[in-house]
Amino acid sequence: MSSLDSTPHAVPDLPDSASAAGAAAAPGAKQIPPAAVARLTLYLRALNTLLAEGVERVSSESLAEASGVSSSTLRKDLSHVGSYGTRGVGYEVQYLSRHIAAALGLTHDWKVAIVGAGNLGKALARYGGFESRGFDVVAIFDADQMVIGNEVGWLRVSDVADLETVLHRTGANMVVLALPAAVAQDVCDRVVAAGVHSVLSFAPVMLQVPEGVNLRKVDMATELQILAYHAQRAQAPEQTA
Amino acid sequence: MSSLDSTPHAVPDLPDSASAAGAAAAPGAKQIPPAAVARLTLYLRALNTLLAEGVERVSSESLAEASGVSSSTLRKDLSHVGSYGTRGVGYEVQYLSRHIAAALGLTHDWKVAIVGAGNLGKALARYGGFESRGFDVVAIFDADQMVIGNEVGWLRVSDVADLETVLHRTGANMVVLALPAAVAQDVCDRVVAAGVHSVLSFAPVMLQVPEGVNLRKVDMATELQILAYHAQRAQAPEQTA
DNA sequence: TAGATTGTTAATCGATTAACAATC
DNA sequence: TAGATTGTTAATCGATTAACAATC
Repeated sequence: MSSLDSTPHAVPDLPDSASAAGAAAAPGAKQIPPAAVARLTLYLRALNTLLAEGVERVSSESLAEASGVSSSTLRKDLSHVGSYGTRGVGYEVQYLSRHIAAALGLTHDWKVAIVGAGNLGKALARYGGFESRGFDVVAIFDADQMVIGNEVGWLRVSDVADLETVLHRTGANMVVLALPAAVAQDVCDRVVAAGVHSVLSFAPVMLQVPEGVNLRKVDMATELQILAYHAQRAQAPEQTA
Repeated sequence: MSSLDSTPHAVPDLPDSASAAGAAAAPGAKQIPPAAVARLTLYLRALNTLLAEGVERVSSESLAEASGVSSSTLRKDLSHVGSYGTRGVGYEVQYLSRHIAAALGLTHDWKVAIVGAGNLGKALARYGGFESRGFDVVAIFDADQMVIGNEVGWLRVSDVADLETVLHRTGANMVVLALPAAVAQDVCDRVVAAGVHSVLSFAPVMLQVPEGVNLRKVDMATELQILAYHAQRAQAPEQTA
């Protein structure tokens, strides 16, 4: 009941046609608009589901439907990645999947460390969706002596005091912050100082990071608040007049 | 180590000046652009932090900085809510906080049920950030007989077979799906049929919902994939010529 | 009054959509 | 060839920013 993931397919290896993948990941590659990047992950998920079902070919129309976007948006997004379809025919599922994965940088070795072994940290550490998409969880930290040393999934909880040492030893290049807001900035500073440039934070605070550090935030209460706004709007007309 | 929340202040009561709050939540109130709604939650968080620190007044400039946006964007966003500042002076923290909360619909009674008592479901059920922002977790469900009846926070895990009954009895008006992708659509359909119109899903699948149902999605692996894209771009120039 | 800061306007920018020429 | 579907263009739409008049 705890795994959120149904797509059995992991991040595929590089495409057999070397040229295209090289182009997608090359430094000179034009950048993809943020909104398109977010949707490319949806297409990738849908493609990998199709792959698992044995589907070999798909049209922009049906891939768009499976991803919840318009076919126009889908084709526009794919045009940022390259030109991997066949007019009159559609896209080869595996081929397109590999090229999107390459464009997103998923052919790298991503090693993720989680800071905070509370409920959320543990949930993330055990979450199958990371491993299955090519993200290796290599360490988990906590500050609580009662928690340090405990088993979480395949890992043992490290002391956050050893953060720098363990990050280096494990080669972690991404960090997920699943800790109280009060200590998030402090830990974030140390993570950045230790040379990690990609941080995903679940702490409900504005973190300051230096230029060149990629920070993304997920705030679960915020999501409920946004839902509340729409729900209230939907209900209002019934309640009055 | 498990709480993510540092803002001690809950959703405030309605403003003492009745007119404004009424206007904000009124059916005729013009709708707020989606991007602005998302940011309003940030402002609210920042304001409540200021409130806890005893700060009484704030300028658009410093509230914007605390929220990580430009003051131009902030003032534009606030203009959708109303006109609650004083030129030459700034905003009264508590007053503005209450009006934003009202505009977001946070003065409603939001009762949240969580489906899935795996790691993530348990983490969410115990997550202090919900309660502190006015969301009451009233039920948690699972399908596993080994898990049903277990204590999670203040609650006991209910059998998902009793979903409809328990949703009605508890008066839940929001549901969080923290369950495997394979069963998400089925449970979602039942939730919607039971009359719940606001759903937050952590399952990595495209859910189909009828018109009028508010669905939001959080996919944690997606967030890492987006980070990967930016990290790869940042690294690429170093790696080649 | 003079200084400060809001609320709003107009200009810029980016994202989405519709339509269709290219081409399998 | 005829039918189908991509990749791209141009038009629309929405979001962000800069600037400033209103006003405390």
